[in-house]
Amino acid sequence: MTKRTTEDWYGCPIRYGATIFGDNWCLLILRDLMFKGAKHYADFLNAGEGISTNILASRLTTLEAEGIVEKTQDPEHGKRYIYVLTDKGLGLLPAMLEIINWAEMWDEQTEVPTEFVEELRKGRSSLVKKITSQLKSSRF
Amino acid sequence: MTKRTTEDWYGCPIRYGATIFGDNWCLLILRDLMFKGAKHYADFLNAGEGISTNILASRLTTLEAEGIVEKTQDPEHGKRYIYVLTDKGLGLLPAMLEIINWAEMWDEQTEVPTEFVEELRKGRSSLVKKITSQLKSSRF
DNA sequence: ACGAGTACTTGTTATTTGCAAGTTTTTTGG
DNA sequence: CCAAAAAACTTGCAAATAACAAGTACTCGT
Repeated sequence: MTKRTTEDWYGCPIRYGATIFGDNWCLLILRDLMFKGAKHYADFLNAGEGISTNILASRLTTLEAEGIVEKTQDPEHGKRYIYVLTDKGLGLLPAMLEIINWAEMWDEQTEVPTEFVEELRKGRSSLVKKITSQLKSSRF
Repeated sequence: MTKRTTEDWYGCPIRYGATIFGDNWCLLILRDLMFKGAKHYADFLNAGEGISTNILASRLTTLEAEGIVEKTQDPEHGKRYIYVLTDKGLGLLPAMLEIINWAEMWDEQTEVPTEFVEELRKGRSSLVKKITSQLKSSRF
């Protein structure tokens, strides 16, 4: 997460994308949101990646500020919030899937369920639609 | 660029992908390699992003170590090196294109040539092939 | 032979991260 | 109804990383 002066900030899509994608923790938070059903602060904290609580808080703040996640109160529980992907956040799904595909191809250690890989390679767009609608429905 | 202990390193594709994608500067270096015809150290240094020379050197080292770029001597110039994407590096092109597409959709400031966007949306795979073959031929 | 070009390295300061502990509400269990 | 656990943070501090500035070591063109 590099700070940037207003000067030469605008115009480049990759530079813009790097605001989110160019950060290790943002990527892992997005993964948890997209593929692991994470909703609460504690879900991200205990995702097994060892993120510090102050870093998590700051990342959630920037993701919210960028309009990628939305924070709402949990109706079932007063002092609990639910984090969900906005439409803009869901728009990052194709990029995430491409990273998964790449890692699966080039990293020996990577383990992706074969049915997932097959579905991904058979047709990206239908998988995107499927996951998107699942996530949208869960945000009721 | 977070250091990681061997413990829980393996398995997750996003965690692996974050090694590269989860870093602002790596992303911008990849952009320059893929879309700006950057080849030499100075090309990255003067790309207008204000990367420090020590950071650039360290990133090129990791990208090389990860097998994403290859460093060879420039035949036309003794003390000059050429950096080119390996096949593994080229494999990241689809993910980069998805980021471009996303930024173009959600960031007002982003400016991508309309013909590029059209080509991208008409058919990803043919654009991937086109750029890939261009980059491969230039590495002779 | 000299200055400009190329790819760095080294040092020093500023910023960010990681770790540990503490705070504030809210729910749950007896 | 009261105490303890849960949930989502905040704060403080040491350690790691990044940014800035300068210097080095070859090389090429003139």
